[in-house]
Amino acid sequence: MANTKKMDYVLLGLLSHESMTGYEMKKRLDTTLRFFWGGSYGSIYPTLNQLEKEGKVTKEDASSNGREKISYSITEYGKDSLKEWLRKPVEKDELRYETLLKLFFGNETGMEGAMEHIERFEEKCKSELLILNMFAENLEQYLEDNTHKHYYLTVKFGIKTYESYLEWCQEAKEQIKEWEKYCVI
Amino acid sequence: MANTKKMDYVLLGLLSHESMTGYEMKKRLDTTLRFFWGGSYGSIYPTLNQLEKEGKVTKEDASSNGREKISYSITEYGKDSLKEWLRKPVEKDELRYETLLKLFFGNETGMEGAMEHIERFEEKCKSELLILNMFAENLEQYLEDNTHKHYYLTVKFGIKTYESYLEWCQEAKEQIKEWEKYCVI
DNA sequence: ATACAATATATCAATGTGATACATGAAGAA
DNA sequence: TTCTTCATGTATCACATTGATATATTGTAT
Repeated sequence: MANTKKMDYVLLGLLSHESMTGYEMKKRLDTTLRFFWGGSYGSIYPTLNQLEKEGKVTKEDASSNGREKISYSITEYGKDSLKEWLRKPVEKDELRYETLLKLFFGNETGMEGAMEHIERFEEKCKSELLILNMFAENLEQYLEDNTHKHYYLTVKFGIKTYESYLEWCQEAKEQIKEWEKYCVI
Repeated sequence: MANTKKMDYVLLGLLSHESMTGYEMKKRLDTTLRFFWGGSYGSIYPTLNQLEKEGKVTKEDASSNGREKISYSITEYGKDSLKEWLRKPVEKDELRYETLLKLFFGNETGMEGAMEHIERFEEKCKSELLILNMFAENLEQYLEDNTHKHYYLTVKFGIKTYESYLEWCQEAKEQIKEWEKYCVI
């Protein structure tokens, strides 16, 4: 497959909303997008340089005082490239949950180990859900803006899934207690 | 962080259930584990060689006729290493959904684009759910086996989440229709 | 004053992916 | 019989990405 590199489109997507620095892009990935996508400096900065060479973004020196700062903007060609990708069908949706991996192999450490992992997972879900609900409430005030509509739909996705994770945690914990009643190891 | 390499433990985990070839491990990743973890030949074979050097697995030539075949088994040291990892808290649970990425940046292609991606996602979820429900039904017959209990919990996780994805698809589609009623672009 | 956090760019080893190459056996079709 | 196709099986490589780290300046709180 030609050009399966996703970071290109992540950065072009961010720049299609507004011009910003690499550092700001990283922050977006760590806050707004973090529920469904990640990214590290090690791929952001090299990708930005490559996108500039390809003419998809332009650099502008935005240093103030002594602080080095490069503001990136998307070009028309960059927008075309982004739109082309957006219209293509999704190649891969991937879940990588170490919690489930440890649960699956947990036979080695018994059900108490499984229980601990589920409980830690539960706590994490609760705190993520709090954040997502705040995001949703906030966004509901600005839904006239089309960008916010798309954002809102992804936040709703996050809320739905974290709620179902919590349900699963309850059921899994009950199931384990049930098993332990009848089978003392 | 020392040794954050996950593939080590994935392979040790598989071998803790039973001895098998690298090819079979890949199949497990593509069937049983595929809802929450992946892996490619490019990391399986080199990792197996490394694990052998470390004394965590042993190779055994299992060629039949002219067919080359290497059967791997876990050693006691390998089991200890696996158990140690299993007891450690989870480092990262990660979702990487291209669908949500395209939805988030979908402002560039309008709501019809978003709608298409959601519908494709919906179809995929339905077919995954069918498979998972079959897995669950099958597993319910063998729940006395402890390994199957752990497997069952992960399948239940998959069912819960895919069901919630389908609910979200419905709600998102309705939301988009609602928006389109009042705002003709 | 001084420490600490935030802003900002950049690189690198290690890890993992996706594609591909290669070879054999088994099953079925022509 | 021969041919094709599929499943089994091992292995490697270019490329994408992560996580850690280096470097330097500004802003904030003690």
